[in-house]
Amino acid sequence: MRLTTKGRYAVTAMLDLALHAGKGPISLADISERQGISLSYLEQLFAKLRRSELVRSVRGPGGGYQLSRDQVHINVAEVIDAVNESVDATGCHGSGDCQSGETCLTHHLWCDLSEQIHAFLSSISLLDLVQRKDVQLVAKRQDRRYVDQLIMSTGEKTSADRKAAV
Amino acid sequence: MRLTTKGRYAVTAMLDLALHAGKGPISLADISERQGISLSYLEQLFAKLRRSELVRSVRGPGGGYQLSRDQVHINVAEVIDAVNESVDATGCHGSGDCQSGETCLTHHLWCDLSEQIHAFLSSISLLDLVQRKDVQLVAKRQDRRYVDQLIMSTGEKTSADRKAAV
DNA sequence: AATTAGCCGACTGTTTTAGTAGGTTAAATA
DNA sequence: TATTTAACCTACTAAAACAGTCGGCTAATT
Repeated sequence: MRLTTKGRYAVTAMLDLALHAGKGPISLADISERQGISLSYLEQLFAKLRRSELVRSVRGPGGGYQLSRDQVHINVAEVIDAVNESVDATGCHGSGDCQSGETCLTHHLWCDLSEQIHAFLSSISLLDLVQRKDVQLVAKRQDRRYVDQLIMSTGEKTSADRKAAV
Repeated sequence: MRLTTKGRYAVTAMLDLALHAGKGPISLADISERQGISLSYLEQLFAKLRRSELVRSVRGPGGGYQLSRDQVHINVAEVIDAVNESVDATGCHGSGDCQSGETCLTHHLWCDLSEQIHAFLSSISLLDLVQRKDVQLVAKRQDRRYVDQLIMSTGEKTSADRKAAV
């Protein structure tokens, strides 16, 4: 089992999509900007997320990605799974042939652990995350910074422009 | 976070020690034989287990390793920790400076997960494992095979010899 | 003196991670 | 219609970790 930036990036990016849902497709460039994840790396992750039918893509200008299902029906476990980061803690992938065809001494322990982790992560939907206070706080900060960046680059000045940009 | 053969081997080896406690020091060669783990690799792992004061060593013939504490007072989490396989799921080791000094969108989620896993693994002692039915079954099988191997190599034949070997 | 078994450091092939680079294709817009 | 946008795809890479090997050394027992 492993949980590295790969799985964390995937969940973070999916949560970014969830937070900005209903505003049309979100480009990977936007997610890259807001979440500080390399664009090329995001592309690789979204290729997998798309294959697992967790997101839909829209090509061309104004295009990007959208969640393919309701936020309630996407949980953290399946997002991590989609980018090939198994939540399985056994060495035999649950088959029980860990020690030359037979069950090793600690097989059941790792099965229990895997179950525990999976139960926890699959019980958390994107909607749950979106509704969390701490997530909303970070999201607000990121959005503010994102808009500021936008204004800087386009040279707009007034607070009316600022609002228009959002 | 990662949980690979390294951490699994460590727990398995410690459980082997626990199962054969009270019979004097257990050599790594014995553990290697019973659990199917490379002897040299075990040596590396036990160097770390010793540094964490989870085991005591006895040198010379008849030497080996023993648990340095009671089985009730050694839990799975600290064994995994001893061989440098952190149970931490955050990328910032819990500090919260995940995204260029500030908290990332999913920081609290990974904190919760880490807590969950740690609570689970630290709630399981070696004694708990020793008392499990499935562990006892596998242990019995391994011991039988171990004795058979011993008889084969020493050329003893009768069931009296078999008993004497144990 | 010889054997046992812990101790120690260096070295190795393989896999994964995290990312880069360079290009192609589909759709919208000027 | 030409240009731009942004998805899509393949290949490559440095660095790290994993899992294990090898050779030699030291302490204790027989």
